[in-house]
Amino acid sequence: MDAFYASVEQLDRPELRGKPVVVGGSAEGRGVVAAASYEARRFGVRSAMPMSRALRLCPQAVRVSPRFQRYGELSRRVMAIFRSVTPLVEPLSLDEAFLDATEQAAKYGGADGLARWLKDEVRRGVGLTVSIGAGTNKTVAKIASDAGKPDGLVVVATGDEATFLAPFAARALWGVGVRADAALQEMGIRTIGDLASADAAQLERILGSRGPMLQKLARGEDDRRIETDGERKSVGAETTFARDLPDGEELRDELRRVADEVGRRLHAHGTEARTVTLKLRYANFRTITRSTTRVEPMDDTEDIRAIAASMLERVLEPGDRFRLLGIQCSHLVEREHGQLRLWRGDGTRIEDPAWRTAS
DNA sequence: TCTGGGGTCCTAGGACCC
DNA sequence: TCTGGGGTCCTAGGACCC
Repeated sequence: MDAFYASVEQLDRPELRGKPVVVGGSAEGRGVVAAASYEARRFGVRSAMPMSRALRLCPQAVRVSPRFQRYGELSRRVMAIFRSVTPLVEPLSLDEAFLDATEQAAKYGGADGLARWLKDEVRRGVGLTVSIGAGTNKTVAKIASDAGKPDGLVVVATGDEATFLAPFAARALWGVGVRADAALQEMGIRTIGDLASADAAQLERILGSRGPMLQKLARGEDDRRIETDGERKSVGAETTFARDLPDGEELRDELRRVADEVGRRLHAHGTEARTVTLKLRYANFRTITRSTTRVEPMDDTEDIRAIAASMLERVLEPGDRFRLLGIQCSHLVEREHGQLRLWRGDGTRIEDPAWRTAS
Protein backbone atom coordinates (compact mmCIF):
# COMPACT_ATOMS: atom_id res chain seq x y z
CA MET A 1 0.00 0.00 0.00
CA ASP A 2 1.16 3.56 -0.66
CA ALA A 3 1.84 5.68 2.45
CA PHE A 4 -0.70 3.38 4.07
CA TYR A 5 -1.51 5.01 7.42
CA ALA A 6 -1.51 8.49 5.90
CA SER A 7 -3.67 7.35 2.99
CA VAL A 8 -6.20 5.82 5.39
CA GLU A 9 -6.45 9.14 7.23
CA GLN A 10 -7.01 10.96 3.94
CA LEU A 11 -9.63 8.37 2.98
CA ASP A 12 -11.55 8.77 6.23
CA ARG A 13 -11.14 12.56 6.43
CA PRO A 14 -11.66 14.07 2.98
CA GLU A 15 -10.55 17.50 4.23
CA LEU A 16 -7.00 16.06 4.52
CA ARG A 17 -6.81 15.00 0.89
CA GLY A 18 -4.18 16.87 -1.09
CA LYS A 19 -2.59 18.10 2.13
CA PRO A 20 0.64 17.07 3.86
CA VAL A 21 -0.38 14.52 6.50
CA VAL A 22 2.02 13.01 9.01
CA VAL A 23 0.93 10.05 11.15
CA GLY A 24 2.79 9.47 14.39
CA GLY A 25 3.29 10.44 18.01
CA SER A 26 3.40 14.03 19.13
CA ALA A 27 6.62 16.04 18.98
CA GLU A 28 6.38 16.83 22.69
CA GLY A 29 6.00 13.16 23.53
CA ARG A 30 9.15 12.32 21.53
CA GLY A 31 7.12 10.78 18.73
CA VAL A 32 8.44 9.73 15.34
CA VAL A 33 6.83 9.58 11.92
CA ALA A 34 5.03 6.31 11.22
CA ALA A 35 3.83 7.40 7.78
CA ALA A 36 3.88 10.57 5.70
CA SER A 37 1.58 11.39 2.79
CA TYR A 38 3.25 12.12 -0.53
CA GLU A 39 2.44 15.80 -0.06
CA ALA A 40 4.49 15.76 3.15
CA ARG A 41 7.32 13.77 1.58
CA ARG A 42 7.88 16.61 -0.86
CA PHE A 43 9.16 18.58 2.13
CA GLY A 44 11.62 15.86 3.03
CA VAL A 45 9.47 14.24 5.70
CA ARG A 46 10.25 10.51 6.03
CA SER A 47 9.22 7.51 8.11
CA ALA A 48 11.05 7.02 11.43
CA MET A 49 12.01 10.69 11.53
CA PRO A 50 11.49 12.51 14.87
CA MET A 51 8.16 14.32 14.70
CA SER A 52 9.78 17.52 15.93
CA ARG A 53 12.01 17.53 12.86
CA ALA A 54 9.15 16.59 10.51
CA LEU A 55 7.10 19.55 11.70
CA ARG A 56 10.06 21.87 11.32
CA LEU A 57 10.50 20.72 7.73
CA CYS A 58 6.80 21.06 7.04
CA PRO A 59 5.09 23.33 9.57
CA GLN A 60 1.77 23.26 7.71
CA ALA A 61 1.55 19.46 7.96
CA VAL A 62 -1.41 17.98 9.81
CA ARG A 63 -0.24 15.56 12.49
CA VAL A 64 -2.54 12.63 13.19
CA SER A 65 -2.18 10.01 15.94
CA PRO A 66 -2.14 6.47 14.55
CA ARG A 67 -5.37 4.42 14.66
CA PHE A 68 -4.05 0.91 14.32
CA GLN A 69 -7.46 -0.72 14.73
CA ARG A 70 -8.71 1.09 11.66
CA TYR A 71 -5.57 0.25 9.66
CA GLY A 72 -6.07 -3.37 10.68
CA GLU A 73 -9.64 -3.38 9.37
CA LEU A 74 -8.62 -2.07 5.98
CA SER A 75 -5.61 -4.38 5.92
CA ARG A 76 -7.89 -7.40 6.39
CA ARG A 77 -10.05 -6.28 3.48
CA VAL A 78 -7.04 -5.87 1.22
CA MET A 79 -5.64 -9.26 2.23
CA ALA A 80 -9.04 -10.82 1.53
CA ILE A 81 -8.87 -9.49 -2.03
CA PHE A 82 -5.41 -11.05 -2.37
CA ARG A 83 -6.70 -14.37 -1.05
CA SER A 84 -9.52 -14.34 -3.57
CA VAL A 85 -6.79 -14.79 -6.18
CA THR A 86 -4.52 -17.32 -4.49
CA PRO A 87 -4.29 -19.02 -1.11
CA LEU A 88 -0.52 -18.44 -1.19
CA VAL A 89 -0.49 -15.04 0.51
CA GLU A 90 2.23 -14.04 2.97
CA PRO A 91 1.44 -10.78 4.80
CA LEU A 92 4.65 -8.98 5.84
CA SER A 93 2.92 -6.24 7.78
CA LEU A 94 -0.45 -4.47 7.76
CA ASP A 95 0.30 -2.97 4.36
CA GLU A 96 2.44 -5.41 2.44
CA ALA A 97 2.23 -9.00 1.24
CA PHE A 98 3.79 -11.52 -1.09
CA LEU A 99 1.49 -13.49 -3.37
CA ASP A 100 2.45 -16.59 -5.31
CA ALA A 101 0.09 -16.48 -8.28
CA THR A 102 2.10 -18.73 -10.55
CA GLU A 103 -0.94 -20.95 -11.13
CA GLN A 104 -3.50 -18.17 -11.52
CA ALA A 105 -1.76 -15.50 -13.59
CA ALA A 106 -2.73 -16.98 -16.97
CA LYS A 107 -6.43 -16.65 -16.09
CA TYR A 108 -5.95 -12.88 -15.82
CA GLY A 109 -3.91 -12.57 -18.99
CA GLY A 110 -0.53 -12.86 -17.28
CA ALA A 111 1.21 -11.03 -14.46
CA ASP A 112 0.36 -7.62 -15.87
CA GLY A 113 -3.34 -8.42 -16.20
CA LEU A 114 -3.49 -9.87 -12.70
CA ALA A 115 -1.72 -6.85 -11.21
CA ARG A 116 -4.16 -4.49 -12.93
CA TRP A 117 -7.10 -6.51 -11.68
CA LEU A 118 -5.77 -6.38 -8.11
CA LYS A 119 -5.13 -2.64 -8.25
CA ASP A 120 -8.68 -2.03 -9.54
CA GLU A 121 -10.23 -4.30 -6.90
CA VAL A 122 -8.36 -2.58 -4.05
CA ARG A 123 -9.20 0.87 -5.33
CA ARG A 124 -12.87 -0.01 -5.88
CA GLY A 125 -13.35 -2.10 -2.74
CA VAL A 126 -11.21 -0.20 -0.24
CA GLY A 127 -10.58 3.18 -1.85
CA LEU A 128 -6.78 3.08 -1.66
CA THR A 129 -3.96 2.74 -4.15
CA VAL A 130 -1.53 -0.14 -4.09
CA SER A 131 1.80 -0.59 -5.82
CA ILE A 132 2.56 -3.96 -7.31
CA GLY A 133 5.81 -5.53 -8.43
CA ALA A 134 5.83 -8.86 -10.22
CA GLY A 135 8.69 -11.21 -10.87
CA THR A 136 9.95 -14.75 -10.50
CA ASN A 137 11.06 -14.31 -6.88
CA LYS A 138 10.52 -12.29 -3.72
CA THR A 139 13.53 -10.00 -4.05
CA VAL A 140 12.62 -8.94 -7.56
CA ALA A 141 8.93 -8.49 -6.74
CA LYS A 142 9.70 -6.40 -3.67
CA ILE A 143 12.11 -4.05 -5.38
CA ALA A 144 9.83 -3.78 -8.41
CA SER A 145 6.94 -2.73 -6.18
CA ASP A 146 9.10 -0.09 -4.45
CA ALA A 147 10.33 1.13 -7.83
CA GLY A 148 6.87 2.00 -9.08
CA LYS A 149 5.51 3.81 -6.02
CA PRO A 150 3.05 5.38 -5.73
CA ASP A 151 0.26 3.59 -7.58
CA GLY A 152 2.92 1.61 -9.44
CA LEU A 153 2.98 -1.51 -11.55
CA VAL A 154 6.30 -3.00 -12.56
CA VAL A 155 6.63 -6.44 -14.10
CA VAL A 156 10.09 -7.97 -14.48
CA ALA A 157 10.32 -10.59 -17.20
CA THR A 158 11.78 -14.02 -16.57
CA GLY A 159 15.51 -13.92 -17.22
CA ASP A 160 15.81 -10.17 -16.56
CA GLU A 161 16.17 -10.51 -12.76
CA ALA A 162 19.86 -9.62 -12.30
CA THR A 163 19.79 -6.87 -14.94
CA PHE A 164 16.74 -5.31 -13.33
CA LEU A 165 18.22 -5.36 -9.82
CA ALA A 166 21.73 -4.15 -10.68
CA PRO A 167 21.20 -0.33 -10.70
CA PHE A 168 19.34 -0.12 -7.37
CA ALA A 169 21.15 0.92 -4.18
CA ALA A 170 22.41 -2.00 -2.11
CA ARG A 171 20.39 -0.56 0.76
CA ALA A 172 17.20 -1.41 -1.16
CA LEU A 173 17.90 -5.11 -0.68
CA TRP A 174 15.97 -6.82 2.08
CA GLY A 175 18.48 -7.44 4.87
CA VAL A 176 20.85 -4.58 4.08
CA GLY A 177 20.25 -1.94 6.74
CA VAL A 178 22.19 1.14 7.79
CA ARG A 179 25.04 -0.86 9.33
CA ALA A 180 25.62 -3.28 6.47
CA ASP A 181 25.22 -0.47 3.96
CA ALA A 182 27.88 1.64 5.66
CA ALA A 183 30.28 -1.32 5.68
CA LEU A 184 29.56 -2.00 2.01
CA GLN A 185 30.09 1.64 1.07
CA GLU A 186 33.51 1.44 2.66
CA MET A 187 34.30 -1.39 0.31
CA GLY A 188 33.11 0.73 -2.59
CA ILE A 189 29.93 -1.30 -2.98
CA ARG A 190 27.00 0.99 -3.68
CA THR A 191 24.57 -0.83 -5.93
CA ILE A 192 23.05 -4.27 -5.98
CA GLY A 193 25.09 -4.84 -9.12
CA ASP A 194 28.30 -4.04 -7.20
CA LEU A 195 27.23 -6.53 -4.55
CA ALA A 196 26.52 -9.19 -7.14
CA SER A 197 30.03 -8.98 -8.56
CA ALA A 198 31.93 -8.33 -5.28
CA ASP A 199 34.66 -10.63 -4.03
CA ALA A 200 32.90 -13.36 -2.05
CA ALA A 201 35.59 -13.78 0.61
CA GLN A 202 35.83 -10.05 1.24
CA LEU A 203 32.04 -9.89 1.50
CA GLU A 204 31.95 -12.65 4.08
CA ARG A 205 34.56 -10.85 6.17
CA ILE A 206 32.37 -7.75 6.27
CA LEU A 207 28.87 -9.22 6.47
CA GLY A 208 29.64 -12.51 8.18
CA SER A 209 27.50 -15.49 7.40
CA ARG A 210 24.92 -13.28 5.70
CA GLY A 211 27.38 -12.35 2.99
CA PRO A 212 26.90 -15.31 0.67
CA MET A 213 23.12 -15.16 0.96
CA LEU A 214 22.92 -11.46 0.22
CA GLN A 215 25.17 -11.93 -2.79
CA LYS A 216 22.86 -14.64 -4.11
CA LEU A 217 19.87 -12.32 -3.69
CA ALA A 218 21.79 -9.54 -5.45
CA ARG A 219 22.30 -11.85 -8.40
CA GLY A 220 18.57 -12.42 -8.63
CA GLU A 221 18.81 -15.92 -7.19
CA ASP A 222 16.12 -16.27 -4.55
CA ASP A 223 14.15 -19.48 -4.10
CA ARG A 224 12.40 -18.63 -0.84
CA ARG A 225 8.83 -19.90 -0.73
CA ILE A 226 5.70 -18.01 0.33
CA GLU A 227 5.06 -18.78 4.01
CA THR A 228 1.36 -18.70 4.78
CA ASP A 229 1.41 -19.98 8.36
CA GLY A 230 3.53 -17.54 10.30
CA GLU A 231 3.07 -18.28 13.99
CA ARG A 232 3.55 -15.44 16.40
CA LYS A 233 6.62 -15.97 18.58
CA SER A 234 6.34 -13.09 21.02
CA VAL A 235 3.91 -10.54 22.40
CA GLY A 236 5.05 -7.33 23.96
CA ALA A 237 4.51 -3.67 24.68
CA GLU A 238 6.80 -0.78 25.38
CA THR A 239 6.51 2.89 26.05
CA THR A 240 8.81 5.86 25.73
CA PHE A 241 8.13 8.42 28.44
CA ALA A 242 7.51 12.05 27.60
CA ARG A 243 10.50 12.80 29.85
CA ASP A 244 13.17 10.64 31.45
CA LEU A 245 12.10 9.01 34.69
CA PRO A 246 14.16 8.17 37.77
CA ASP A 247 13.30 5.15 39.88
CA GLY A 248 10.11 5.91 41.79
CA GLU A 249 6.32 5.87 41.80
CA GLU A 250 6.00 7.02 38.20
CA LEU A 251 8.34 4.32 36.91
CA ARG A 252 6.43 1.68 38.90
CA ASP A 253 3.15 2.98 37.47
CA GLU A 254 4.53 2.68 33.95
CA LEU A 255 5.74 -0.84 34.64
CA ARG A 256 2.28 -1.78 35.89
CA ARG A 257 0.62 -0.23 32.83
CA VAL A 258 2.91 -2.02 30.40
CA ALA A 259 2.50 -5.34 32.23
CA ASP A 260 -1.28 -4.95 32.11
CA GLU A 261 -1.15 -4.27 28.40
CA VAL A 262 1.06 -7.28 27.71
CA GLY A 263 -1.18 -9.50 29.84
CA ARG A 264 -4.21 -8.27 27.92
CA ARG A 265 -2.58 -8.96 24.55
CA LEU A 266 -1.41 -12.37 25.69
CA HIS A 267 -4.98 -13.21 26.67
CA ALA A 268 -6.34 -11.83 23.41
CA HIS A 269 -4.01 -14.17 21.51
CA GLY A 270 -5.12 -17.09 23.60
CA THR A 271 -1.58 -17.81 24.70
CA GLU A 272 0.56 -18.06 27.77
CA ALA A 273 4.28 -17.41 27.93
CA ARG A 274 7.25 -19.09 29.58
CA THR A 275 9.63 -16.16 29.22
CA VAL A 276 9.27 -12.55 30.35
CA THR A 277 11.80 -9.99 29.11
CA LEU A 278 12.19 -6.55 30.62
CA LYS A 279 13.63 -3.88 28.34
CA LEU A 280 15.03 -0.63 29.66
CA ARG A 281 16.45 2.30 27.78
CA TYR A 282 18.53 4.74 29.78
CA ALA A 283 18.43 8.50 29.23
CA ASN A 284 21.66 8.15 27.20
CA PHE A 285 19.87 5.67 24.90
CA ARG A 286 21.80 2.62 26.05
CA THR A 287 19.37 -0.29 26.01
CA ILE A 288 19.49 -3.41 28.14
CA THR A 289 17.25 -6.47 28.46
CA ARG A 290 16.78 -8.94 31.29
CA SER A 291 14.77 -12.11 30.93
CA THR A 292 13.56 -14.96 33.06
CA THR A 293 12.18 -18.24 31.86
CA ARG A 294 9.87 -20.41 33.89
CA VAL A 295 9.02 -24.05 33.37
CA GLU A 296 5.33 -23.35 33.73
CA PRO A 297 3.72 -20.92 31.27
CA MET A 298 2.00 -17.88 32.75
CA ASP A 299 -0.66 -15.50 31.53
CA ASP A 300 -1.46 -13.70 34.73
CA THR A 301 -0.81 -9.96 34.62
CA GLU A 302 0.27 -9.99 38.25
CA ASP A 303 2.88 -12.69 37.59
CA ILE A 304 4.26 -10.77 34.63
CA ARG A 305 4.38 -7.56 36.62
CA ALA A 306 6.06 -9.20 39.61
CA ILE A 307 8.72 -10.88 37.48
CA ALA A 308 9.44 -7.69 35.56
CA ALA A 309 9.57 -5.71 38.82
CA SER A 310 12.09 -8.06 40.38
CA MET A 311 14.31 -7.85 37.30
CA LEU A 312 14.07 -4.06 37.48
CA GLU A 313 15.12 -4.22 41.13
CA ARG A 314 18.25 -6.15 40.18
CA VAL A 315 19.51 -3.63 37.60
CA LEU A 316 18.68 -0.38 39.39
CA GLU A 317 21.61 1.82 40.35
CA PRO A 318 21.29 5.12 42.20
CA GLY A 319 20.89 8.04 39.81
CA ASP A 320 19.59 5.97 36.89
CA ARG A 321 17.12 7.71 34.60
CA PHE A 322 15.10 5.91 31.97
CA ARG A 323 13.42 6.96 28.74
CA LEU A 324 11.76 3.66 27.86
CA LEU A 325 10.36 0.58 29.55
CA GLY A 326 9.09 -2.48 27.72
CA ILE A 327 8.01 -6.04 28.46
CA GLN A 328 8.05 -8.91 25.97
CA CYS A 329 6.64 -12.36 26.47
CA SER A 330 8.01 -15.27 24.47
CA HIS A 331 8.11 -19.06 24.43
CA LEU A 332 4.41 -18.85 23.78
CA VAL A 333 2.20 -21.79 24.60
CA GLU A 334 -1.43 -22.12 23.57
CA ARG A 335 -3.76 -21.63 26.49
CA GLU A 336 -6.00 -24.50 27.53
CA HIS A 337 -8.62 -23.30 29.96
CA GLY A 338 -9.93 -25.65 32.55
CA GLN A 339 -7.94 -28.58 31.27
CA LEU A 340 -5.86 -30.77 33.49
CA ARG A 341 -2.16 -30.39 32.94
CA LEU A 342 0.36 -33.06 33.73
CA TRP A 343 4.01 -32.51 34.47
CA ARG A 344 6.92 -34.88 34.60
CA GLY A 345 9.18 -34.96 37.63
CA ASP A 346 11.80 -32.96 35.76
CA GLY A 347 9.35 -30.14 35.15
CA THR A 348 8.64 -30.81 31.48
CA ARG A 349 5.10 -30.89 30.28
CA ILE A 350 3.46 -34.07 29.10
CA GLU A 351 2.15 -33.21 25.65
CA ASP A 352 2.28 -36.57 23.94
CA PRO A 353 -0.66 -36.79 21.53
CA ALA A 354 -1.03 -40.46 22.40
CA TRP A 355 -1.61 -39.51 26.01
CA ARG A 356 -4.27 -37.00 24.99
CA THR A 357 -6.10 -39.61 22.98
CA ALA A 358 -5.84 -42.06 25.84
CA SER A 359 -7.23 -39.54 28.30
C1' DT B 1 17.88 16.53 15.09
C1' DC B 2 17.52 13.60 18.81
C1' DT B 3 16.04 9.35 18.06
C1' DG B 4 8.37 4.89 18.36
C1' DG B 5 6.40 0.52 18.70
C1' DG B 6 5.38 -3.80 16.86
C1' DG B 7 7.99 -7.63 15.61
C1' DT B 8 11.82 -11.52 13.55
C1' DC B 9 16.20 -13.61 13.28
C1' DC B 10 21.05 -14.35 14.46
C1' DT B 11 25.22 -14.82 17.34
C1' DA B 12 28.14 -15.79 21.22
C1' DG B 13 28.93 -17.42 25.64
C1' DG B 14 27.79 -20.28 29.43
C1' DA B 15 25.34 -23.91 32.10
C1' DC B 16 24.16 -28.33 31.84
C1' DC B 17 23.53 -33.26 30.24
C1' DC B 18 25.28 -37.78 28.59
C1' DT C 1 45.56 -34.57 37.10
C1' DC C 2 43.56 -32.23 33.82
C1' DT C 3 39.99 -31.76 30.72
C1' DG C 4 36.49 -34.56 24.72
C1' DG C 5 32.59 -34.20 21.87
C1' DG C 6 27.90 -34.15 21.00
C1' DG C 7 23.90 -31.83 22.11
C1' DT C 8 20.07 -28.49 24.26
C1' DC C 9 18.53 -24.51 26.52
C1' DC C 10 18.94 -19.88 28.30
C1' DT C 11 20.55 -15.02 28.28
C1' DA C 12 21.98 -10.63 26.30
C1' DG C 13 22.77 -7.83 22.63
C1' DG C 14 22.21 -6.26 18.06
C1' DA C 15 20.76 -5.88 13.10
C1' DC C 16 16.92 -5.56 10.54
C1' DC C 17 11.96 -4.89 8.80
C1' DC C 18 7.52 -2.00 8.43
